[in-house]
Amino acid sequence: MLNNSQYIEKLRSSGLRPTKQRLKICEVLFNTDKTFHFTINELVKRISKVSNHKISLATVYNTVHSFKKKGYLKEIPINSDQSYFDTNTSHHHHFYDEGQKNLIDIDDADVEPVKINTKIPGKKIKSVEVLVKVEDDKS
Amino acid sequence: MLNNSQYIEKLRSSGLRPTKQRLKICEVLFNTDKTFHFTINELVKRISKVSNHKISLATVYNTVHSFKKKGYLKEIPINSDQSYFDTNTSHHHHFYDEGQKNLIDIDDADVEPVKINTKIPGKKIKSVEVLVKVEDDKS
DNA sequence: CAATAGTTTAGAACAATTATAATGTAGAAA
DNA sequence: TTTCTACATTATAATTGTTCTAAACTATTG
Repeated sequence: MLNNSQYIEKLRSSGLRPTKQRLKICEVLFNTDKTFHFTINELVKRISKVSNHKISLATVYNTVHSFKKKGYLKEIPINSDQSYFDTNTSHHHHFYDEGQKNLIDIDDADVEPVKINTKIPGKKIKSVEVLVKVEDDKS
Repeated sequence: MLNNSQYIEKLRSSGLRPTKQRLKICEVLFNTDKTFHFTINELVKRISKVSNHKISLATVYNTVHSFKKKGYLKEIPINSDQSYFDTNTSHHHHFYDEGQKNLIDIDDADVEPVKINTKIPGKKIKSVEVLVKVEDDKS
């Protein structure tokens, strides 16, 4: 929930020029109380809902990727045909309902820390992500 | 490690007609000591290495999907542009090296059971998958 | 300002996957 | 067996998500 000049500062401080397009995308992504998940397509729709000037699809892709690289977004690995992103960059996990293609946060406190008792020589762990697939409970 | 007539039986018993193509794919996927991971592209290459008759790409997709539906294969959710499949259908998790696009099994015994202390009303858990991303250890 | 390096853009290109519609085939019935 | 039919396979077209390209634009620096 920052204002425009704060986004300008945020972008500049991470080495990204604060362009109109990036600021608009910041607004759409971060000017809200709750974090949320989105696909590129959904983001494009949200943008066009808030603004008359449409942002080129390529720019949306570019921006999402640079925001991800800067750590403003996380990508969630879901077995699917499209990429899912999360504005919640804190450590947490997900439920995924394949039927409804619906993604829900699992508060980190609700998952016991995942302990991995093995390692790969020369590699270090970068992230541990738990995906809990759910389905209708017909019992 | 079954022989041809055992694959015929296996397919038939799950309601799939044992066609030449499906049997060839069974051979490539299951006639080995070790389980392994593959993409459709890699599977196509393996097939052409073992056989002169090439199987249409569409058939490979169809077959992999029906094998997955029957539980002979698992799909591994990796944030990527292509689908990864696993001939190891037992419960286990994965390391993924994004740099090398390399996928490695984590023996189930090497992961403490993941405990989820929350649930979604009306839904039940279908699977819990842990993806451990790794990177070069430059320390 | 002027220079320039980074950005945006429309559209082409691409890669993975799915759809289509014609042809082929396994299994059952006659 | 031969015939029938539903299921499978096939080549190819179509679709979808994403990346590339190269020209136009713009934020920043000097």
